Amino acid sequence: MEYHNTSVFALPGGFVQKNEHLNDAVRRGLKERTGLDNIHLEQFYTFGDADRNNAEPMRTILLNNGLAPEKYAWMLERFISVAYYALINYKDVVPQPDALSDSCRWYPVNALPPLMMDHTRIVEKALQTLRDNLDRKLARGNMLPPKFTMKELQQAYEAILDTKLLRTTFQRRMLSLNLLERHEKQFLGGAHKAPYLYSFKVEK
Amino acid sequence: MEYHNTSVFALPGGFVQKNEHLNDAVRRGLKERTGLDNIHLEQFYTFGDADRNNAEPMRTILLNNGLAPEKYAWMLERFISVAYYALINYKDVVPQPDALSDSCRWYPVNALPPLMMDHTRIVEKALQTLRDNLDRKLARGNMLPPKFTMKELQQAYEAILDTKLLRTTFQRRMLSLNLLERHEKQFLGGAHKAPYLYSFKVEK
DNA sequence: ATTCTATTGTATCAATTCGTGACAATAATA
DNA sequence: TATTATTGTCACGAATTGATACAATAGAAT
Repeated sequence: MEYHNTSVFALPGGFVQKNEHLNDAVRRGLKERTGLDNIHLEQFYTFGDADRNNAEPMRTILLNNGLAPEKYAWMLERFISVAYYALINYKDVVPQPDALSDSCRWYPVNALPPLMMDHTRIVEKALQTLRDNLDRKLARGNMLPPKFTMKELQQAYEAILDTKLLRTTFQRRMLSLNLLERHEKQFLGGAHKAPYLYSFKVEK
Repeated sequence: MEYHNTSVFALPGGFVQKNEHLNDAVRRGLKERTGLDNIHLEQFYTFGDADRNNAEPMRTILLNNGLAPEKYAWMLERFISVAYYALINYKDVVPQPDALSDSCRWYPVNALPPLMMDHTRIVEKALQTLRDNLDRKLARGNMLPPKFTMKELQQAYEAILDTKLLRTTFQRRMLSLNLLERHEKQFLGGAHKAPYLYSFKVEK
């Protein structure tokens, strides 16, 4: 997200209301920004350094939006951020900017603009968390369509882990994990054998 | 911890001051309760359901401590808990109760008293987190002395995972992980071959 | 000193898993 | 009908793991 009339970029976020479930607040934010509902959100870390909030950028943002910093003093105070990620297919979503921002859009994780505060560290921590024990996490994510081919699954792994994987070994491993259900074949490729479709089994 | 004149048990915790680093607040709490310093603390989850705070037990605690609930209204409000665990040897520590509590002591994890709020769930989540990728975590913990035998290491694993492990396989696996440094033998056992002492290599 | 006993460090071997290459079975196209 | 690219699976050696065996102790008991 880029704030109005600034070149300050930030991860989308929001505040938790006084009597709101933390998880509800996160779902609310996701819904407002993306329209998405019923997405598995994974909480990965809570960032609470006292000096991570710098009042200056926030004051600039308020001023550039015609808001008096005195009236919104609470926004300049120190706050703690509980961070979540979700796995979705970015092609399914056009994120919407909020009242304070010009744009809200997708960036490749290796080509992020400079982010305010400790938001770059937040992205790093998210990636690191995601890469541990990916097997179980992809199943809960919404990155793949309900039914997908083995190749699509492998590409998801490769994108997240940023490595190439061996086709046969990958296939064998995935099948042996016993997480996948095999369905009908998918006939819409090219001049070659049609792949099976798979889905994740429902959680036990 | 058991609060004065109640039979309300809780995990030890505290509040983060307005301009205090979150991690500092946790270290402060640990220090007050145990005297321990320089302990690796692992943040594992942030609990933020709006209904997890029940004002009643808190009011009772205040009343039984001769404190007027009106004066401490903020303690009755909803709050969010960022939870941490540490791996230490409980024999090294006699925990100290705070002003509000009668006792603060160790309980076997499978024989906990009934805990207030969602504290039982917090314990479960801590255990679950700890059990994932234990290898790297034990090295950062303070559960074992600086030098320990292979048997002690295995007992630590077995205690945490709550399973029996095969001695020879365990030893081979530990050595192949390349995390241990071998030192002199420990001569103070019984009528049998003396075991080597090991320590964790310093982090790369 | 000598024998005995329990524990420890390795070796061994089978069972299992993994990396790698090969190959037959397709779908669409030419 | 031949061609082409991709897919599912097999096959085989390499590496890892489970399980058993055994020699090397350190101290205690004779």
